[in-house]
Amino acid sequence: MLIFIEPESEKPIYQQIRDQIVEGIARGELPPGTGLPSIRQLAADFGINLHTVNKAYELLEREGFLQVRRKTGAVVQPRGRLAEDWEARLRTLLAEALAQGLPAEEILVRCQRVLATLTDHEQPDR
Amino acid sequence: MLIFIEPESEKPIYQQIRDQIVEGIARGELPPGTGLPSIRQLAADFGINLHTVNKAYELLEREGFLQVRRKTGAVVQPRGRLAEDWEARLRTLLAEALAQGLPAEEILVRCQRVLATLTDHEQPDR
DNA sequence: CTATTTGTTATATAATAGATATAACAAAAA
DNA sequence: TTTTTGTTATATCTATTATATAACAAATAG
Repeated sequence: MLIFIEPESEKPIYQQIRDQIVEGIARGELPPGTGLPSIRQLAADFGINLHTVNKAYELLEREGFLQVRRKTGAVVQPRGRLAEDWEARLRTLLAEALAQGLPAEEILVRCQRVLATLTDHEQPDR
Repeated sequence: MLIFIEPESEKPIYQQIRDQIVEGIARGELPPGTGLPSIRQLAADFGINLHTVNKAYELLEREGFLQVRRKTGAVVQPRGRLAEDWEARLRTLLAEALAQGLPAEEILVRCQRVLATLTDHEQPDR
């Protein structure tokens, strides 16, 4: 699984790493039990600081996606709980599309399309 | 239409204002042509600084939701273009739910539910 | 057991973002 | 003409983001 970093993006680097790992888990490319590179390894690969990667891993651990251990490295966790504010964030995002005039049906189709591309090449669930 | 500010939220105040106005437009509570309070008025109402409200209005104007005029105040615009990165943001959000184990069908139902609450009390389009 | 890798913690620094506080200017409406 | 309003300009403060080192302690590999 490849991760791309855009240093000039307005989105923080640690957030870019977090988002792409979450998407990797969603796509099934990183099933539970998968080991991730050490923070020093990732930092060296990207040419960024160790603490930036650490921040991404910490966030992923707080969200329940990862468990970070001493020498084994980070391991993808089986299942977590959806963040409490997830639906509020969904609401804000969908409202933006509605406010720009997209019909609800069109928005739903886009959600379906995005979900399809995410679940495309993988077994959906256990 | 009421706006609530949480000063202690991790979400920036100007973003809170922006999000709630966008939701107001989506719900049809702020149809095109609606005038919004002046930035000084809003700032006074919330007990916050003028520039914080100004930042929210500037953002809404860049996004095509508002047109800010000299003395008339801000006016809700008819229709804009959906932000280019909207679908990428949707993708990130849906991936998070998938990665936490929510089945795609369940996610779609939630999207439908949220859209329903947003289009509930209003005429959908035009 | 020993050496080494790793996550963790601790400082320090710099740049940017978020928010506030004033002040002044110019346009536009009353 | 007066007043309100958006705009612009500084200045200050805090928090966030990112980097740079350094050191420590746990855990694995040899």
